[in-house]
Amino acid sequence: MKNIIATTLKSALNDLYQIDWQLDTSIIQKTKKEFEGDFTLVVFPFVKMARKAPDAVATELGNYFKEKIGCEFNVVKGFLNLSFPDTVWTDFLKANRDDGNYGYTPMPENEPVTLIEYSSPNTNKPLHLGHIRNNLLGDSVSRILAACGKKVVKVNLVNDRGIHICKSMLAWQKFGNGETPENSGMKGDHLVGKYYVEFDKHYKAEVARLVEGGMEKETAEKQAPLMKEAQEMLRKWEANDPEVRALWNQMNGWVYAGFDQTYKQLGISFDKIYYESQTYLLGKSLVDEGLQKGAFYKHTDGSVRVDLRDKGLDEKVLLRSDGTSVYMTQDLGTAQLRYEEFQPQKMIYVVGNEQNYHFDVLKLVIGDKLGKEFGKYIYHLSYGMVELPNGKMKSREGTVVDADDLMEEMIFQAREKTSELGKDFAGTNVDELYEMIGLGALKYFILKVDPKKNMLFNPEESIDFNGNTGPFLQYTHARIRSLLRKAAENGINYTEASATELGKAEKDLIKAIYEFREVVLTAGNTMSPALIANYAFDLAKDFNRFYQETPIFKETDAAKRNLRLQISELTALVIKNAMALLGIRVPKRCNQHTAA
RNA sequence: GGCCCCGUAGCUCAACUGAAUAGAGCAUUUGACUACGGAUCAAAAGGUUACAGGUUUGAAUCCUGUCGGGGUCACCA
Repeated sequence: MKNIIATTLKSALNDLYQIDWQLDTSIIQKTKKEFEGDFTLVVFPFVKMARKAPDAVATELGNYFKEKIGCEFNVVKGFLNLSFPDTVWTDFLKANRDDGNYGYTPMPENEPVTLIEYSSPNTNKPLHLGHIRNNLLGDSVSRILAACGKKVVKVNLVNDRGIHICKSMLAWQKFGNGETPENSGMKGDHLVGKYYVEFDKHYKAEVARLVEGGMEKETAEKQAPLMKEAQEMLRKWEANDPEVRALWNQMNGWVYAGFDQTYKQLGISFDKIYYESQTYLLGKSLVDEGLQKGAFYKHTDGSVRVDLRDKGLDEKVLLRSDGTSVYMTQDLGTAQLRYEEFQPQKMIYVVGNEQNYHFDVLKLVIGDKLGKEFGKYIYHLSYGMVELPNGKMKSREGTVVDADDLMEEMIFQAREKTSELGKDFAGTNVDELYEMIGLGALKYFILKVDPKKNMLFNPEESIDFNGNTGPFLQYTHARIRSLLRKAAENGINYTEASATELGKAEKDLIKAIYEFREVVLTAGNTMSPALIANYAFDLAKDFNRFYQETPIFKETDAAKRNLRLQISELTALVIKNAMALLGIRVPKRCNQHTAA
């Protein structure tokens, strides 16, 4: 529809004012509710070239449109509002029944892949609330891109090596007394996390003792025996010490089993998992390459660095003086490996905004310093922190909200809230239902916020069945399905399209559906789950208004009733698809309503 | 201190690309309805878009400065 308007506008501008205008549907917007019309054109951009007053231009254009495509129009202060006949909208409805793919044409076979990395956990502690935002964003963006016909490869980069891992290993070795997930009943990632905390506890105590003995705090932090031991362990690890490697394998195995469980419950998956232990060597060779090219240099202390001061950044260490690799070394290797493997045209990294600087450096080092073409394909999808009502949550300050605990709590709340409302469920798999609602609430609440911004997660508000929440959308969907089922039970046939006049709420709803699909079409570029969530909510609200206007079963005109049922059906489908893009499941049928 | 991000109603968030009177939800107040899932609907109230300049026919949006919040500036990841 917008395309028709745009092409007509192009010829209008050419015929009336001899303006050569580049086709662009973005200047066509839906008319605001307080004005009469379906679509609005802002004519200001053409006023200067046409050398006429805005309203005159708008009126002339309006007449042109009326003549060419037979739509009505009105002009308000330089805005041209176009109104289309009802049949345009009923035709749209007819054309899109059962259409779940938003009208996308799939990309050709040789389409280059879009690679997206998300989750990226460390193997020294369980996942927390921050990872949840990361995972949900990555998962949803992959779904959106895939829905837009892109070839998506979802990857996870497990940070399975480094000093932090050694800390957990060392603490387990020293204080663990042979505790395992099997003999303790503890989830593997939680068990390893426990020893990471344990290390920190003992380490701090050591530092305190040294400081008491008269040592400077800074030197004490470096000289503490535990820290030295951990560093020694890392060197042994890189030197392939069999004992250290065996312990490392064992403990990482526990963690992976734990992560798998968390991912499964969260409903996310990956096509490929990379381990930093397998890419850091490639990274080191890239550092060598850069050294030979003269892009990097060896500092007097033996470390290898890159100087980015000409780009407005600082010096950055790429290799420690003892020759071991740092975070950046690994990321260089990983990027190279991925590029070789998939030749992606885009590499999306879903990583928190505290690493904005890191990715600026990464892009520059790969693109400018090493001169690799894939430097420009790197895109950092940065997101803000998640806070809780009763304070901040930062992984280093110990007030971490564990991902598993949070999910359990959400599911529990779903149960509480539902029984509070006096609902009775006749279905057998209520547990699955509570899980859908609880996780739906969590996912929706986090995804509806612009990723860039820090956000506040309020569990209680998220699980409300009213307002801009996942459960509200799930409910609306279920209610429509139920309505359609009821109609079918009563033998009301609503499969035939029928021409009839549209009421305001009906037209608004169809327009909302149309608008929503337009948004999804652009979502592949904007990669914004938030946009989809908010539009889906508007749609659900429009449905309620529509539903309230004329109760469907009171409608005696059969054609009208058919039409209303069709609109309902398409609305349900669109809501379901929107939720699918957010990775949220919708129950088909929630419950039987009790008489009381 | 340098660099980056954010600041919108009491609270949580929108505003896709610069466009009409800045929109929702929650909370508050008032009213309506029961053939279908009321977990609803209608309405009221709530704003100098942190502040000051600038660009523009038009600014929450772009530019400059100030203030406030967060992040980052590790041989941590």
